[in-house]
Formats: sequence, C-alpha cells, structure tokens
Amino acid sequence: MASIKDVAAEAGVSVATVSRVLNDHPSVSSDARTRVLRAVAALGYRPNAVARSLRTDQTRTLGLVISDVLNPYFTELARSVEEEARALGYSVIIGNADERPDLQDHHVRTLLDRRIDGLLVSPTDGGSPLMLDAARAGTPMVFVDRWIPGVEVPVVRADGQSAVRDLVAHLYGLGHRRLAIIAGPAATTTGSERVRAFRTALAEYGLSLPDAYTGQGDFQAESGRRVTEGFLDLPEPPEVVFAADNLMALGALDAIRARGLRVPDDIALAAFDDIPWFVHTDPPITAVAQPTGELGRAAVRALVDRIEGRPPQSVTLPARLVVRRSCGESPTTTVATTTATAASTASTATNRSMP
Amino acid sequence: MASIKDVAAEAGVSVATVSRVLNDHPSVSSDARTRVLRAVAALGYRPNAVARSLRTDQTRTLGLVISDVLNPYFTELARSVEEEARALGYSVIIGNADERPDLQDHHVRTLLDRRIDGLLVSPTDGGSPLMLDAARAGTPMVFVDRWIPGVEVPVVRADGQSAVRDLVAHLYGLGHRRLAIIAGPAATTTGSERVRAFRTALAEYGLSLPDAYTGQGDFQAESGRRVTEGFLDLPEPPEVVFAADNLMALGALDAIRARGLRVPDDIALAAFDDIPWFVHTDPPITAVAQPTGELGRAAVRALVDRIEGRPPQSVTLPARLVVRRSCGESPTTTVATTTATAASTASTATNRSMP
DNA sequence: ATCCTCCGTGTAATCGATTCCACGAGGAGG
DNA sequence: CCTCCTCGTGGAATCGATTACACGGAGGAT
Repeated sequence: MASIKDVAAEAGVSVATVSRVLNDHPSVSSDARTRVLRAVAALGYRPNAVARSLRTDQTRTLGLVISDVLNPYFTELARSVEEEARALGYSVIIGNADERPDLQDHHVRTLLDRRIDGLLVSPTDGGSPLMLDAARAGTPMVFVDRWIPGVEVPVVRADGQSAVRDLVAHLYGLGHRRLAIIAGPAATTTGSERVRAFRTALAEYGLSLPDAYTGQGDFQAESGRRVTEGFLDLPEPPEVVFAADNLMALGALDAIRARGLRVPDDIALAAFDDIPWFVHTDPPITAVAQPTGELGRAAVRALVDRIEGRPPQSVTLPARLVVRRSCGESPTTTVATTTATAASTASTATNRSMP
Repeated sequence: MASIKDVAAEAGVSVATVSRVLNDHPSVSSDARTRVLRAVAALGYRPNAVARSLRTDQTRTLGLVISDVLNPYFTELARSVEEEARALGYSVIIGNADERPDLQDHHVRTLLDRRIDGLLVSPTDGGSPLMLDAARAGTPMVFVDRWIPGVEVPVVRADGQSAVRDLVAHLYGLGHRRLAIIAGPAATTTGSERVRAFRTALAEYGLSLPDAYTGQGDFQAESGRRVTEGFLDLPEPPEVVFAADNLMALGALDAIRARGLRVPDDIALAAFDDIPWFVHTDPPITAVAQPTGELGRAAVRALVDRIEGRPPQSVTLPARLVVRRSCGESPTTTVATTTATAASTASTATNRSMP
C-alpha cells in the first residue's frame, strides 16, 4: 500500500508538503497542492490512520460497551450512537458485554489499549476496578442508560418514574390490584430504579409490593420465563406482571402461553422498553417507551463535548407510556387520540399514547 | 499513560528486553523477566495497540459491514461473528450500511484506513468499485449472507432452496394456489435468489408466479407494507404472501391488520429468516430459518484462515422450514414432533419443524 | 540599496512499539 | 590456554504519519 513517501516522490515534493496538503494547512502553493493531489489520485493513496493516531494521539474513535446486543433496545441505541458519531467525524467500536462483567472488562480493556478517544458505557454491574480506574485516570467517559453511583461521570438516561406512575394508574383504572414485577439485576441502576418507581407508584394507590410479587430477573428472556412460572405457581397469582425489560417480557409471554393462559383475560402483561414487535404480539403489549434514539445522540454529544474540551452535561429524558391491549380493554382510554410517532422500522398504527 | 520506556526505566533494563518479556520471547533471563513484570504491574502499563500495529502491520481486528443492524438476523450474525473472532484473538469493528451503498462505502473506506486485517461483508449492492479494488488489491475478504458474483472472494451463506420447496409444499398442501412474494432488492444475491427458489418450487407444483404477485421491496418494513397494500388492492389478491425477510414480513403484517383482515383466515403469511418474536406474533409466523450463528462463526474462520495464510473455504449451510400457524392449520403436520432448538433468546415452544 | 517580513518548503525529531545486529560474558572443547 | 558457541542484553533502525524549526527567495518599506 502506498505511503506518504511514495506520494511525495511521485509529486516531487517532501512528505511535509504532502501532509500539509492532506490536512489543508494554509501555507502550500497552489502548484504544489495540485501536484500532490494528482499524485494521491494516481497512487490511490489513503493515509494510514494507525500512523496518524500514533503521532497525534487521537484515534477519532469512540468505544461503546453495551450490555446485550441482542436486546432490540440496545441495538437501536447502538445505531443512533453510530449515526451521531459519524456526523461528528468519529467512528464507533461496539463491545457486547452480554450482561457479563468479565466480558465487559475485556472490552473496556481492549478499547483502552486501542486508545479510543472516549468511552460510552452501559455498565453491567456496580463498576469494575478497571472502569473506575479509567474514569479516574481521565479517560473521557459517559454512562448511558445505566450508571454507577458515586463516580464523576456524566449520565445520559431516561427517567421512567412518571411513565411508570401512568402505567400503574392505567392498571388501577382497569381494576387490577395484585401487581407483580420481574426486576432486573439489583446491581444495575435500571434494575433497582424501575422497581423503586413501581413500588412508589403502587403506594400512591394504597397498594403494596409483597416480596412474593417481586421476582429477580437478569434482563434475559429465560429469567422472565422462570420468574413468571413462579408467579403462576403462587396460591394467589398476580393479576398483572410488569417486566423490567422487553426480553423478560418475551419470556413471561412464553411462560404464560405454555400454561395455556391468555393475556390479558387470565393475566395482564406490561413491559419497560418498547420495541416494534410489541405492536404485533398477541396481544399487542403495553409498554413504557424510552426515547432511545435521542438518548444515543445525546450521549455522543456529551462524550464529544468532553473529548474536545467543552464541559459535558448529564441528560435525563422522560419515558412515556404506550397503552396497547395486554392489560385489558380500557373504557377510559379508547377515545384517546392516536399518536403517530414513527420509529424507523415500527408501525405505531395500533398504539394509543397516554401523556 | 505509561509507555514501554517508563517500564524499561523502572525495571532497569532496555526497551528491547521489556518488549521481549511482553511477547514472551525465549531469550530473557528469569531475573529480568520478574523485574519487568513487577514494573509493568507497578505502573499499570498496557502496551499501546496503535504503536504495535504500526510496527507489525497487523491490527488483529476484523471489519464487519452489514446491511442493517436493526434487522435481528444481522444482529445475531454480528454477535456470533464477534464471539468467534474473540475466541481467535481478534476484535471486530461493525459498520452498519443501512442498505445504503454510500454508507457501505464509507465504512469500507474507514475500515481500510484503519488497516483492519480482514473484511467481512454482506454487500448492499452489486459491488462498489472501492470494494472490488480492495478485493483485487489483496485485502483478505469474505462475503457473508450476500455476495457479489464474479469476484474471487469466499462466500459463507445459507441455501434456502430446499426449505423454500418445503414451504411451497406446505402451502400447496393447505390448499393455497395463488402465492405472492415480496422480493428483496434485485441487486442483492439474497434478493434475487429467494425469488428464483420460490418460482422454481412453484413450477414443481404447476403454479406460476405472475408479475402482479411479485412485489419489489428493499428488505425494510415500510416496503413490505407498501407491497402488501398493492397485493390487497388487486382484483384477485393472493392467498399467501411470502416476505423475503423478517422486516418486510413485519410491514406486511401491519398492512394486513390495517385493513382489518386476519392471518391466516383472510390471507396467509410466511417469511424468510426466523426470529424469536415470530413465536409470539398474532398468529405465530411460519418461516425459513437460517443457521445464523453457524454462518457467522464459519465466516470468521474462513477469514482468519485467509489472513493467517491458510486456504479459505466457501461454506453453504442449509436453511430449514419452521411451520407455525400463519399459513393455516395443517392437518398433516399437527402430529409432527416438536423440536426444541433453543436459540439464545428464543422460545421454540410452539414451533413445529419440517425436515 | 539595504533590511525586514512573509511565505513556501524541506530536514529532522517524534509518537511507542518490534526486531536486526553487535557485543560481552561464560562455558565447552581442543 | 585459546577458540568458538551460546545466551542475554542493549543500541538503533523502522513503521507512516505530524510538526517545530531553519532556510532561501520575493517583495515592501525606508
């Protein structure tokens, strides 16, 4: 592959001049510039990003470590992150932690070794020493979706509190009183926060959240199935199951269907995270929708601010309730207006939104 | 950040010795080795992958350019690719082309600039000059899922021909005679191949595929919706719609539901590509399932073979039909045995498989 | 005419690793 | 006791870029 030296030789100038042309430095004669450009074209020269990074100490690359690529929520997040990064002139390397702290560490280490300019993380656990060290050592870093308390790192996330309250209101209005939750790992902020928001909202309606109605999941489908089976085995099963993410909702649906029960007649189901498929499940699933794309873009902007020396800002965006049919037909909301919030691959034709 | 010089100083040896210890070169005294190791630990030193790559001319990184990250099929592919690559000591940088040739080129260019060791591509179009040049210039490359005819690059893909024949047999057995297809872009091999396989299978049953029953899609949900609406507007609409990928099937489902029609009573639906959600749609969708994980792993193995000087091999794996309820209740298959092929996030509890 | 400023350009140092080559010490063999 | 290996080690070149610095020439001011 042609190097800058070859270009210099071909154009009859020094490598310095070639470099100046390539980085459009002002003091280059137009004669030299055209000769260099011609040589570049003739040789099909492309600058070696590795060499450039070594010298300039910047890679124009962002690392993104997410908890689970197979989760459509994170896929969409990754997509919007890449999009915004590209717009700002950065590339993104994605690391999939698969909800495993060891894998998360592997990716963080690899990304740091490659000297990425900044790191976007949705931490799987309470924070490994490696990540804390990196943050303390000054690696530009932003947490997205989940975060680690007590670390000086900006956080970009959605606040589900009011949407969860809307959900509980919706459920209460439908006559449901025994509500259960499939929680995420307590080590993740989203895991514990969603339970807390749910419990708080229940309290407002004089309802409590007994231990038997709090199942411990891990954000994977299988755990949703297992926990739901536990609920169904109770002497008095809950009337509603609220899954703290979309994959556990999928597992719950599996478990319910395996018993030959129907949603929502036998048991209602709701989920945190909305995805295109929820429109087409049987029945369509009521969910708390996060502004995923906006989250990804805001996270990149915060990180790039930090990298380029501007003060980064934490961002919290509101989630909103999307009512469908999985909790029962609501007489009070059937007249609500249809909002057409077109996600890239989603149809929202059968959605009804609550403010 | 500490460099190899700092380590050398701390350990009281030369940088050459440090390098030798790090790459466990044989001729290093055990005394020097322990001193270096101690220094490395004390400084928290990590080798700079950028500098190493510049010198050794290898990045131990693979590039993966896929057509659409939001498509669960490609997400799963990406995941298995990363997994196998990691096992072989490589990292993966994913580029999402979003079915856009310009974006595909952007990513190929960026990856080439970073001097990745090899490229895994699922081409969006017939092949840009850039990619053809790269292939000709000797960049190790492997096509996965889709490929470009006439280029000397190994291909790893699934063969859907026999599964499509099984599908047509299934549909014919159910009494369907007017079968339509939502095709993918003709520029992609998967786009044209699936139509051809379908047409061939139809011919075996004495059925033809009229132009009116061949809709042109682009592998995105919206096109599935549009094409399906066209089908439904025909004076004699088809009895079955076969979508050439899962997203277009989603769009088709949207369109059908928007008309107030029911699947499979009013119209049957089948899809190429199986995904976890197809079990839970209303009704569960009959699909041709690809061995996605195996495909990803085989592609990485082929690419790494090529990179490390072994002759790479093209691989073709068979797809298989998974019968569910979206084409009607089949009296002949209701007694078929249940196969439990557990995908990572999928339940196959309600699947019935045909050989 | 002389001096000073720019302007365009080239030389060379530098980034952080790997690796070829030379060198000195020590042991084995004659 | 001399020679010849072998082994461990360090010096220095190298990868491909960027960039500080020096330098020569042109042009303006005095």
